[in-house]
Amino acid sequence: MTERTVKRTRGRPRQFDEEEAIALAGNVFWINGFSATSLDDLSAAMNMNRPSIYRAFGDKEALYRRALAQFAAQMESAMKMTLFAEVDVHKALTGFYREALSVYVSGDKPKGCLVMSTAVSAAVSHPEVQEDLLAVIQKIDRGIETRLKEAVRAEQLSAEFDTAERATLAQSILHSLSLRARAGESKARLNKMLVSGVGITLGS
Amino acid sequence: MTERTVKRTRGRPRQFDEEEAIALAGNVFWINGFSATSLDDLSAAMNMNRPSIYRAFGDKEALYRRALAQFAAQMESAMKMTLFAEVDVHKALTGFYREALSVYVSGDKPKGCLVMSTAVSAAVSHPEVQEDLLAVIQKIDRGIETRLKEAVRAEQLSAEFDTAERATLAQSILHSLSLRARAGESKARLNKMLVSGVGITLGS
DNA sequence: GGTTTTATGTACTATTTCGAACAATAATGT
DNA sequence: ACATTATTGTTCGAAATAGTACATAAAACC
Repeated sequence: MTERTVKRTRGRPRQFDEEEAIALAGNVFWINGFSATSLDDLSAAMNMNRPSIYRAFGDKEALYRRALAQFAAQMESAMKMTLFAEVDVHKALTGFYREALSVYVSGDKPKGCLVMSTAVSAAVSHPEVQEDLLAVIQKIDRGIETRLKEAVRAEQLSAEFDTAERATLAQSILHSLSLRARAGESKARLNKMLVSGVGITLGS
Repeated sequence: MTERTVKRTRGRPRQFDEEEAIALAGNVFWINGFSATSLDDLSAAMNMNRPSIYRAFGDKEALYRRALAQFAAQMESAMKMTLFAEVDVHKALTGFYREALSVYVSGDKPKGCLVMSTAVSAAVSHPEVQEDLLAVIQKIDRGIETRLKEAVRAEQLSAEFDTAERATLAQSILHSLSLRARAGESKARLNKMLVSGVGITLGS
């Protein structure tokens, strides 16, 4: 995972790392959203000129979807990590929210979740983006539900606990945290919301 | 309220109704979002040519904010209507969600809430839009909380019921309904979510 | 060393988009 | 009737943007 020197490809080597370039592009999309980001913006941020971007990633929408996918993969990985890092559901869910929120308010200006904040806007006029968005939402639903089921099995939650319903609710709180972070609510307010969200979700 | 013939203004009369023009503009913004909507799109939808739009509303951002404000005013009005139309909180909150959801999934393609779906994306790079968004969120918080307090007073909810916390939660569900509607989730799924959302919010 | 392959960088074109200038139009006020 | 005022509609220009063509560069393959 350190170097990519093995199995050199034929022609001139790329001067950029693909994942890194996507991450740089993602940062711009994260701030401006999909439509408000121009290829010149991307070109500047990625240290690549436009023809190279086209060659490597296709058009703007394809690149944007790569950025969404990368972000989603990171979030999914973080979700699994945090949710299963604690044996206690309460702690696990809290850790998950905290991790998410820390991403939402990272940087100088809170930007929420890349997917939830920018893909929504593009979703109606860009069907594939809508599909990506829906897929992410459903994956998170399943991820949380899996953890809740585990807690039911461990008898931390009652057998009557509706895991599907509560997983949906848990994600609602996530959506709202992202939205409110981007809207500029204070971190204190968001943290309060997080704490009460855990309690209510798990049925206090 | 029928005619505006009284107190005629001086010059050539406008060929458009201001509120109606804003509503037409809002529909375009609702579909495409702020940045992806061009003034030509607006010009076509509003039946006004660009110079008239500039004269009447200023630039694109000013018009967008008018559209946000109009939509928010309608939602706020609907919120107050539905929340206080029923004496039972449970029914009231259900009615409120139903009304909101009916707007979110109206039209041939579900578009969610105009404010939550499109202002988010623009919020980071357009501070005034961010302020508008935050103001709407806080107004909804207060609106719901007022209704919950009323229910506590009417002893439909216990005196220990944390109205602020629950109002926030209630809006989370609203955010999620909007987001999921725009992401393309089925109406059946959204309705299920709505019903369980009411129950959990009011502490089932 | 020469060929092939892939990537880079400059330059160009077409289109979109914004914004404003300016003449024409339709009302009121005197 | 004539001036005044506000709106409309045509037209223009400048800038931004997307996308491509083409020459150059750097590697592997033989």
